[in-house]
Amino acid sequence: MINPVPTVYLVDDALSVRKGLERLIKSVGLNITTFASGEEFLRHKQYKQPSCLILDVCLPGLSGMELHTKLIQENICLPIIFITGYGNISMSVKAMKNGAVDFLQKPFNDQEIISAINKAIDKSIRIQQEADEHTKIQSMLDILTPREYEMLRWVITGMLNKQIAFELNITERTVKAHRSKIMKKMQVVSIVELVRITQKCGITPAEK
Amino acid sequence: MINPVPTVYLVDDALSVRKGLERLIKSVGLNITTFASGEEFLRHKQYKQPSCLILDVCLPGLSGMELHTKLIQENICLPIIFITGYGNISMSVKAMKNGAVDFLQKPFNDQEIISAINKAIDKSIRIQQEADEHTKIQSMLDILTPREYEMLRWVITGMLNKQIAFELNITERTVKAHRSKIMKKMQVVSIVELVRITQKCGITPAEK
DNA sequence: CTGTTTATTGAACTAAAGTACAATTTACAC
DNA sequence: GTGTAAATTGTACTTTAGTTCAATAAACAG
Repeated sequence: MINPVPTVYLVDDALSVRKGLERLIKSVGLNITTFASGEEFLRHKQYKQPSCLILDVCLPGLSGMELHTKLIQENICLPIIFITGYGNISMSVKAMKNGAVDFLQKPFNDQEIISAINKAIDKSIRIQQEADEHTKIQSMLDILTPREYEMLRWVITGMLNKQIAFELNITERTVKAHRSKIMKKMQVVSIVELVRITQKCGITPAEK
Repeated sequence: MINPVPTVYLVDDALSVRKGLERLIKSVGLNITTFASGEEFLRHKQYKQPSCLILDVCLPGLSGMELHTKLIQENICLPIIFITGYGNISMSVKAMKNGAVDFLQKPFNDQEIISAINKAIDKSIRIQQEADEHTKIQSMLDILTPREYEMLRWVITGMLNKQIAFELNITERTVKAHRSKIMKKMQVVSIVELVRITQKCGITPAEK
């Protein structure tokens, strides 16, 4: 599907908050799924994209902050907006340090939360695009043999084939053979493209 | 000088705070320069590197937040730690969104502020290193003629010389001539290095 | 007007990269 | 053992990049 409608996940134990935000968020044309606890949200497991999470700090059981930490540990990149009735500064600072998009105190006005949601959704889209690209590159890297991967790291040093051959004590012909396979497997036609995609995946050039 | 002692700048209108932090910061071997107001700090103008700024939110005249905004506008990248006696959540969130390293409430213990300072100084060092590199690359870019700069953007597309020549309706020979000058002026010997340094300065490949 | 810089191009050349035929050896799975 | 994948190498070739001699034309400064 092209440009799916963004989804807002909301975790808050107060029914009134869930109902109020549900109405507001639907009114601006977004999907919303609500949960009464962190545990309930974690059971859900299916996160649509793009999406974001509005999270009450004070929850019975798993707290909002704990849930945030858990999502970070499990590498689930879901932009988070905290909302709270009884928050304090150190809590908000901690949340922001952990990468929260915003931290709002109840009661907040519609403008504030909508603005935060838009920012969070934008972030979600960017993260997703980057993840997609990363996945695509990784799938090509995965079909490289260990030797080819090593050779890739030599190729992106910018050294001449003969220099690489000397470093590895093999012939220039062999370097060329590997290089050719690497270019095919990585689906690029120029060394420039190869450098670009390796940069994106944090592949470092080999060192003597 | 190699590895100069980091400097902590402190802006707080309370003499007791200035004295207390001065003693603490000196005790861990760092330099400290104190100011009683934002205006006084701005008059100083000479920021040593690496350094960071501890800033009281509530100041007579220019507030801490306003000073932060001013520094951002003037592109002065000084990692900031806010301290405050009477802060609120929205203030702390705003500060963190603006890139503050930390936001501490008085009274804070020595451990907290020292930890924040260390983080800020680390950030300062990283920023400085990146800025140095950026400056060095920029000085080489500056000696490129407009045409050479344009040609550079074509070269880093990864296209063949003949293709670039066709795009610009010039001969392959001319592309080679420019390319050669570009490599000399940019002080690189391989296209790989050229791609790397242009990436660092956000130079985008040309488009048809 | 004159000198300089810049952009352009040419011819001939060297060097490097890449390709199209291969073959050999090793390791490993079934 | 046999087949397969991987790593290595060879020869000969084409293509591309880069260099070394240039020269020409336009723009611009003093």
